[in-house]
Amino acid sequence: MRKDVRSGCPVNLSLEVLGDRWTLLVLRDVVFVGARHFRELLAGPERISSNILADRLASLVEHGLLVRSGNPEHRQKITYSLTEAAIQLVPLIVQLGSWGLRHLPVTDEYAARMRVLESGGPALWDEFMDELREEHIGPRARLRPSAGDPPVRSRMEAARLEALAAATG
Amino acid sequence: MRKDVRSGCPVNLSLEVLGDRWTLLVLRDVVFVGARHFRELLAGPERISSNILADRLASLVEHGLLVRSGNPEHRQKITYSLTEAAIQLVPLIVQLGSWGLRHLPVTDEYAARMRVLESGGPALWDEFMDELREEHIGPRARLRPSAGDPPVRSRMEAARLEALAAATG
DNA sequence: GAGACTGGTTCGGAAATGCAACTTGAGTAA
DNA sequence: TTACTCAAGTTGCATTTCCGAACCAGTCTC
Repeated sequence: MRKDVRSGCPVNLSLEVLGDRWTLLVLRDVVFVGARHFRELLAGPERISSNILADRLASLVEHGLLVRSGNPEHRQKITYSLTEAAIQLVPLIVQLGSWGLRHLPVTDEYAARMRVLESGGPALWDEFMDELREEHIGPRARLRPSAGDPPVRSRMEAARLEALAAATG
Repeated sequence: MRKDVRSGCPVNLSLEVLGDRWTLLVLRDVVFVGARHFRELLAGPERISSNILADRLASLVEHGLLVRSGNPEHRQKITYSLTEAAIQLVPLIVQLGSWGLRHLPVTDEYAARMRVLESGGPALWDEFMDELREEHIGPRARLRPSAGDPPVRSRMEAARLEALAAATG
């Protein structure tokens, strides 16, 4: 974990927080897959190792992108929640995925999920961000009322399963 | 330079190309500052060291984000040009900067530059991308005719100098 | 031919990565 | 209460990558 700031440029400062191979993948799993616990995050498709995951979670908490909370019923169960700052990374993660979709050899299964967000445009991202606020911060944290459509994450998951079925069958 | 692919997820694949502390900074200098030569890139505010820069330039060329070309008049002068794939990273870099602007302690001077792009919205990014196509790929590469306004980069630079003057007094 | 300017290399230490095994503490079933 | 499982990490160690400083080999300029 480095401490020194190399310059006051916004791009640089963001990279000092997010610029490595794992940090944004951890956030992707929290945001897109709904992973909230250590073991869930460990099970992501890239097989992050537990020491790296522990390190990144600590860094994300330290930088104010995640909040770590225990559960009084189940004392060894830790839950990680997104903060507003992390939720505001949704457009960035979508851009990252969208660019990958256009320029890199993406697998169909994962492509389907990203295409839902891409085709929905910024309006859908806003709705998704509001769903995340409700889920991670509290029902009062929404900026606008829900339209009543199925949650964005479930639409992404449906698209993923459809692509998976098409590939298998 | 790693070869193995960890998963076919678009976010992961993008991170395998862009996910480190320097790659996007190099692109930022080419895109926002107009740096096209080794020594220009070396002079960026984060003081990248020459071996890292050489390594990242090679990686960017290998991944098809930059093109390296010599100059017949000045044999030791090498010019790096953006490809279409790299130009399509403009929205991503803007998102990165915009998020930094909102959540990190950005310096006024650099903030001014980013605010121009942020407040112009996607329409301005498109115009900027077209200017980059003209500059790096060729005049024919524009998707739409220029509106005749001053180039986006010069507007950013003007805002930066203004902020710098305000700070100095 | 001296000096400066070009795009880099080379070297060695420091830091990050990553695999595997281990740990601690809590819940759970017999 | 003993044994089993699961949750959230640690620890140890080898490998890989990063990166600052110094250096270098060709132009080009005077």
